[in-house]
Amino acid sequence: MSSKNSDTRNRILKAAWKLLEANQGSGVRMTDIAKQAGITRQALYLHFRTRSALLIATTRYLDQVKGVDERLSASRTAATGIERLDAFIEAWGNYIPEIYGIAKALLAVKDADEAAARAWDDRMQAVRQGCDATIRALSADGTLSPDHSMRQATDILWTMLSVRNWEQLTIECGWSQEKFIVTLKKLARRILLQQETSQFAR
Amino acid sequence: MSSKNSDTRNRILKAAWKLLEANQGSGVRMTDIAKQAGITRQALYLHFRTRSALLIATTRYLDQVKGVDERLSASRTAATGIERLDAFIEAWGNYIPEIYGIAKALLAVKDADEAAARAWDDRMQAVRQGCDATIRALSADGTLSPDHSMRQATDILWTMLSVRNWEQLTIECGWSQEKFIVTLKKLARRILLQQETSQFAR
DNA sequence: CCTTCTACTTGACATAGTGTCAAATTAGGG
DNA sequence: CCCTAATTTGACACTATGTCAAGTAGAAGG
Repeated sequence: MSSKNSDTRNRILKAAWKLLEANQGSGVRMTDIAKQAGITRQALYLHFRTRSALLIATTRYLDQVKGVDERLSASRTAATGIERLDAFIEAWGNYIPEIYGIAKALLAVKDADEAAARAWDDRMQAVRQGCDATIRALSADGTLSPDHSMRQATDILWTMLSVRNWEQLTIECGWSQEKFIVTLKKLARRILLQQETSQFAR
Repeated sequence: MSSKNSDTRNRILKAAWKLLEANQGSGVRMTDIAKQAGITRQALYLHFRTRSALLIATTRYLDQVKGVDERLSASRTAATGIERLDAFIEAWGNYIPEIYGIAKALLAVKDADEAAARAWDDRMQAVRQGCDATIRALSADGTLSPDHSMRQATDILWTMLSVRNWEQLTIECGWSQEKFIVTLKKLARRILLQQETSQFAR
């Protein structure tokens, strides 16, 4: 378990990572990953049972190397709910482009592969929990808009911060990463925060 | 061109439509479509060069049968920009579930197939034009928020109304179609319209 | 009635990619 | 020097798309 794990397995994961990143998650075959890792295609199956399993492992590997959990939970130290909202959007929003390649690959197999679907949904549930915690903080501060239930506010924030939305706004609409973050912060505030004039607006 | 087009070709398109709808766009093979249409798999290729071409044709067929263009442009008759915004969200938002199966299938091949990507983007550009026209109407009325350029407002509305967002909110979050429409109308107003208290909110 | 054309069928085959298996090989540790 | 674990090699199964050639059925038309 020691030499097997730490050596070849990691080389494979790094190879997969590199290729998925370079190709934005599409068109990366087992053969390519094997070649990149310096082993034969068949040897991949000594470490991962299926391509999906490899993709899932790569996701976990990246998450671990990049320390998502720490980065996402950093927003917990914010003093106010509003600061927490900003911090969370910044943390997750800036993480998306770093994992876009593998995310795209995982999303592509999600529909056909139950395990991949579960792995993806797991990661997204983690993000959702971050959203939920943020909404709770806003609610605790009394700054959450009364227009939304907490559940609904979480659904909305979670959807605003989806990988697909990031993809559409940056890649399709041409927004810079900077613009994405700044604008999503503004939009989230506008949608989620209580507005001073709620008595007129309604 | 007459008997070929109107008869078998349409049967194929209807078969594809039915299966894609029933299976939510995933796991529908050429064999399945052929069987459903009552012909052999090979005969499909007498009418469509590739699976992608068939998917694209099915999309156009559905769009035509369901009259998207008319439904989307119906919002043009609205008296005010705000009414137009509501009408557009209602028209497109209620169209999405009707085409979800084929949309999902097209999105799945989009990354690997240039033609499919173009076909999808074409359809989405049509939606974008609807968004753009709506934003123009708001701007003309002077009700568009000064916080956004028209370009940016269009980007935002277009992204809010993406098929992926509909998918996430209804299928993942469990929103009813009714709730989706109602809530998106509210969110769009809140984000896009000038707010009475913009002098304080800023 | 016989041809002819067209759409379709039948069966075989190519290709690409994933996943499997068995036997051979290599490298390192005891 | 032997053992063991990891890897290689080469072959094969499977699925799905796409292609091709020869055959057939049926309608149109002389």
